[in-house]
Amino acid sequence: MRSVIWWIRRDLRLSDNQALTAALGAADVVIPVYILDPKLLTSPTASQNRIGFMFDGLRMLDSDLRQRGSSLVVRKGDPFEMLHHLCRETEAVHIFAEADVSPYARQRDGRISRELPLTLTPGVTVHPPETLLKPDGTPYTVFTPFSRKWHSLSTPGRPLPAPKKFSSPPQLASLDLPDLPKSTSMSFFLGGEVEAQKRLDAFIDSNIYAYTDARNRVDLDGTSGLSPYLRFGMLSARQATWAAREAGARAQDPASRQGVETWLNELIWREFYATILYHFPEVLHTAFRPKLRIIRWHEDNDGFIAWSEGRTGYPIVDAAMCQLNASGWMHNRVRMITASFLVKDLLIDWRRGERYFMQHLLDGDPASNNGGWQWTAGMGTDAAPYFRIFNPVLQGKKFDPHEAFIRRWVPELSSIPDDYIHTPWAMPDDVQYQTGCRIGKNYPAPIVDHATARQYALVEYRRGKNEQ
DNA sequence: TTTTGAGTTGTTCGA
DNA sequence: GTCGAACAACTCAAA
Repeated sequence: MRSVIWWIRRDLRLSDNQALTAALGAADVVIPVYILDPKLLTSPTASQNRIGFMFDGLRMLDSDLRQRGSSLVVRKGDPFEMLHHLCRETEAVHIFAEADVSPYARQRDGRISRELPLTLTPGVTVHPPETLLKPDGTPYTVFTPFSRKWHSLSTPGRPLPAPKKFSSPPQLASLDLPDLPKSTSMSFFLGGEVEAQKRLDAFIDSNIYAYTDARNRVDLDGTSGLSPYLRFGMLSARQATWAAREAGARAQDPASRQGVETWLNELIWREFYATILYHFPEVLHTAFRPKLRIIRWHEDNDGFIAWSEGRTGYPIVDAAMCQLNASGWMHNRVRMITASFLVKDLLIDWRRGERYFMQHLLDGDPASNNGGWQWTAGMGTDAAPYFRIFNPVLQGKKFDPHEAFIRRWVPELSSIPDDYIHTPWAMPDDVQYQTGCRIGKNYPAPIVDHATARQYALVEYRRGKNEQ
């Protein structure tokens, strides 16, 4: 009996899995393998939350496999050594895996494919990064032309169904995944492909049609909430794209169609940043735009800690950081607001914020996270102009109009009057006493004055721009 | 090769 | 209260 290995990395699903399909086409017996890589588990950007979410996904995958006569083999160690060993143990003749874009993954896979028969298939993105090039063969660095090209490429094939049955694999030792203690008091995200599909179906049934405006409201569940699932491939990019196409076909009016388009665009942004990371791996440690590499960032550890713990004195920033710390997820609008605050108001190096997000986000993806931070810092491809500085008070009023988001995540502010919720420092003393929310005691005074900080950032960015 | 048009997400100021 | 301009030129993509 010929057997091959299906090496699972960030494709924790049976449906629409091109690596799995290739493996099934190549042999009678497919051995599903996940390798816990100590380098990734202990990296400075690792997150216990995210690993816990992934373990949930692996357990679900194992149970899906068991229903089909197979099971997941989990090993821990250096991927090359583990695969080498497994190939001998099982006499597997080939390894199939889904190609990834991060420098670490590409280096690892490059090394392995020189020694072992490894085939990589597409799947992390709908269109593989090496196919999304300008006519002259170089990569796009501006989103809009990139998205035009993305649309012009032939429609991706229909998502593949999950295989019904596997030939039973040999009995192999497998590690039990530890049940990681979840630091999150509220678990919003259950791992696994079934949950991902459920959420996708629900989103496509209703919220997608109002997405254009609702996605910006931090107090509503207007987003798809699919990012953690896309991160680990519990849902494939192609499945998401096809679902959007189907929703587009059902849309009744221009506004609904716009909602679908806007969401599809977000998927294309994900592909854009994956493609950028593939072609420009250096973005993980330095600004994409060399000109702005000379900003003099502030050390300001106190400021950084206040930001990370949600104690800046700006309610929308603090609520967002509390949401991240408690749930492992943050609404996209407040990702921008908190990032802008760290980079422009505190003038703290964007890479510290990038790392903090990676350490907490369930959906923490090196490419998307890096792209977002570089954009906010004005350092990236297609970057925000340096003078675009979010005003945390205006943003709060605009995108949390009923203050529900702030009241939910910053309980200290839950009882103060509407008029002061976005600017609690403006509360008169008697109101502070009446509501039991005394500024500087129960809730921090602002750690910086936004107007002053803004002027300061403008001066520094202008200097950075002009000095070369 | 040169030219031209365009570029995610904002804020402030002054009329 | 509303609206347009300024913020700053610069780089990229494509004709």
